[in-house]
Amino acid sequence: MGRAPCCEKSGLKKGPWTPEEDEKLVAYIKKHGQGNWRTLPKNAGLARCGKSCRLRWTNYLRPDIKRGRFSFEEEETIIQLHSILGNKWSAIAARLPGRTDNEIKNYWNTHIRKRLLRMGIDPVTHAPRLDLLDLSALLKPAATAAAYYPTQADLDTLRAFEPLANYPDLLRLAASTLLSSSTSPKIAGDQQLLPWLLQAQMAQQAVASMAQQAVALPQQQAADHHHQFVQQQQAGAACSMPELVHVNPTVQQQLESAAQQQQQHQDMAVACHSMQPGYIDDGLDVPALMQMVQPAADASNLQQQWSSSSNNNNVGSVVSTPSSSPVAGLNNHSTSTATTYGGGSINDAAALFSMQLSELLDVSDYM
DNA sequence: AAACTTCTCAACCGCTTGCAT
DNA sequence: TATGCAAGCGGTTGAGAAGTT
Repeated sequence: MGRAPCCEKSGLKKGPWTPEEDEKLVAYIKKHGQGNWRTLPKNAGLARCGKSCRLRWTNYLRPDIKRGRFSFEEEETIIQLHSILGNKWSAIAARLPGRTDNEIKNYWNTHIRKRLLRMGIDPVTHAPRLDLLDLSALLKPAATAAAYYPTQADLDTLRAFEPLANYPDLLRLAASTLLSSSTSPKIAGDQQLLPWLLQAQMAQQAVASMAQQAVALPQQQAADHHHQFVQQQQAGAACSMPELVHVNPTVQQQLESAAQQQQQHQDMAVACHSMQPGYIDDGLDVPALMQMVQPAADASNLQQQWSSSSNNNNVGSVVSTPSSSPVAGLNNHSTSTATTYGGGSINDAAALFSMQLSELLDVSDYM
């Protein structure tokens, strides 16, 4: 495979294109078509390499290019397609008429990627960041002023969430159910708690990693694994916060509330654990699930809030799949995580929650 | 108003792919 | 099968714009 020599000849111009050059290129292609890019610049009277001409044409001068800001729908489509295709910008661009791969790539890197990070979502995997997910599992034992060691039950709980890995929207919903409560912002906003919060995040990752390994182990080995972990924790890595609870009495209440939510969280885990792949696509009882994870919220109200926030603020959702979306048809052919829920209400709610998640627990600003 | 920082995006670089010979 | 070339792709760069101090 030889490599295309490009712009190696001296005398070929590089850098920004002038209006005159643009004019020459457009005029030539209008008259003769694209033809061979290697010979085009010479024939068109341009001191550019063919590659530079092709790029200028495909990314800027092509008549069917749509200019201006990306619409809300386009943004949603990009996020969904990226969750399926990854950094295949040309493949994404093929499903967004008038947009170039370069433009989409730039927009992703400068806008969407940053926003997903702020929302606590990994822009590569499109899943919630583990370190922000199951905070209540740590808050619960902390509320009893005891050091936290993961028990077999904790690992079982984490195991129960394993199937959710296939359904990132549900994961987001689970995470944000915890964090959308009125307790979390106060906890996160309390500067005194930040060191503990960071410790908790590290412990959380350790537990998650532990659980991941345990899932793959036979029962007895998993028990040994857990025992080993407890020993490590006892050796000095334990995470507790009894003093901080005393410092701020309101936190005690918040922690108790979080512990209650942990129960709801587990209930949902049990429900989701029993789901078989395809179940969701075949007709998940969304209202029932919504009620289970967020009893205080009614789904229609959430949807209304979401519609209103997306219209007024143009904040993007994480996912939402209208049946007419350009991604329709892709889901069945990939191992990806994009999931269609028919009406889309659960997606909307997840997006709403996800926005709250970022506001509630973005500790990166303090690091 | 000036200096500095951050953001945006057009363009480039270098690699891979696909095709012809 | 090996080689050369053109086209395409994704990552990166850097100049200019916008924002901040």
